[in-house]
Amino acid sequence: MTASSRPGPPRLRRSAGDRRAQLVQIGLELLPTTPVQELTIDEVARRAGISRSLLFHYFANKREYYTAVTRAAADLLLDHLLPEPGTPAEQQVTGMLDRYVGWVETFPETYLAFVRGAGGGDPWVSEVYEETRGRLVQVALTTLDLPDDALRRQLVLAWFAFTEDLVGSWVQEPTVTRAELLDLLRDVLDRLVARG
Amino acid sequence: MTASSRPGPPRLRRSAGDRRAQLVQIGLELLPTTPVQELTIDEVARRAGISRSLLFHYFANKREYYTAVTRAAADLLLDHLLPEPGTPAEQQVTGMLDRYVGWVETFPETYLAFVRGAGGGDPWVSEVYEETRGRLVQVALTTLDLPDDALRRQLVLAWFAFTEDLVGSWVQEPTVTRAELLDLLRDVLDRLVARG
DNA sequence: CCGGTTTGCTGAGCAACGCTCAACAAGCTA
DNA sequence: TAGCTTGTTGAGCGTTGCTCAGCAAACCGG
Repeated sequence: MTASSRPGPPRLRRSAGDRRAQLVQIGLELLPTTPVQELTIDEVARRAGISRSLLFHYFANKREYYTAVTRAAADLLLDHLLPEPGTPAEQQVTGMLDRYVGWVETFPETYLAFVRGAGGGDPWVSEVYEETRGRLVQVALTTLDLPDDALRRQLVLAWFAFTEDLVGSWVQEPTVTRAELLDLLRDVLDRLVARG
Repeated sequence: MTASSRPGPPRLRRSAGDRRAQLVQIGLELLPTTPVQELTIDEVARRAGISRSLLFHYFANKREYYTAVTRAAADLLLDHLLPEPGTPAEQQVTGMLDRYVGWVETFPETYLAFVRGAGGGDPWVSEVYEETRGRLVQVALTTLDLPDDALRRQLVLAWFAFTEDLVGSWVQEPTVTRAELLDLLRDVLDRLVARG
């Protein structure tokens, strides 16, 4: 009992890839309850059962870890939203909107924590967020068969801010039916991009 | 030279009110370059020429200081936006929109830092922000002579998110004239609140 | 002028956190 | 078994949020 009285299994070594994935996964699991910026290395390392030092072996600094987690969350969202290859063009945007609302309904905390963490503070993190919004706008403009000039990009991005806000408050207080919400969002988008 | 070799004036004592106001003022001056959450007590105290401890004499903790600074910034914005008493009703919203765009044009960094800091992270800070938006929506609904039911509040709040986003990107890249921007914003608002 | 009270104010110091570094040890291979 | 690679750790440093005992500047009554 003098040296190395370790309670659990003797010691678990993981491959670099496994460990990195595990750490990102832990970050994703904490996102629903914590904006990404409030994750502490201590907490993540504790949950992974490793020392703080090891996390810095895989991520140069806190920021790099944050952006990795945020990018993973963004990829999950994009995978969920992007239309399946076979979908007819006129249904793609509708389908994306539908899945978006469904995602917010299913994971409201994750959604809020993601948007909050992405919007605020750290520029590196919000850069990932902006990139994700940009990709969604790109898809929308393409499937709507519209030229993506600067004005239209601005309008669709702003419409996205509108949508995020409205869907967020609608989930907390459903003032209209789900179908009406979708119609309204789609209608506002159509009227906006019709300008110019 | 053994004891108390102080270079400047012997020591400056301020009244509690003065000191508090000074500290909030320093926070306001730092806002253009720093989202509120990234203010450090150290930096603020250094600029005020006092010890870190004193700041905690006036604000129980960092959060309380942040909210005080955010509230001060919000009050400045509201004072600037709210219509003067004599204005005819139909011009009030137009005037607010105009002043809002003007404010963003004049202080783009302050605006960004304010919105960023308010949206992200700390719930206490974003509470102040939400309260400010709520007051603006209240004024808008009143002057437009509309009932403020839950749906309309949601719509106007979401329109405000739309406006924030669009004006923010328009300032960086003016794709339309200022007048066209104002018309568009006003038109979208009118169409939204006409629903229901 | 002097002792006393109020109160603005400081310095030492603790805990938590981000981060570094030298070194240990698990697992593979020769 | 020796040796190499590399996953992993513990000690420790600087910063930051925060506490607390106590100093000292200003206002008092005498």
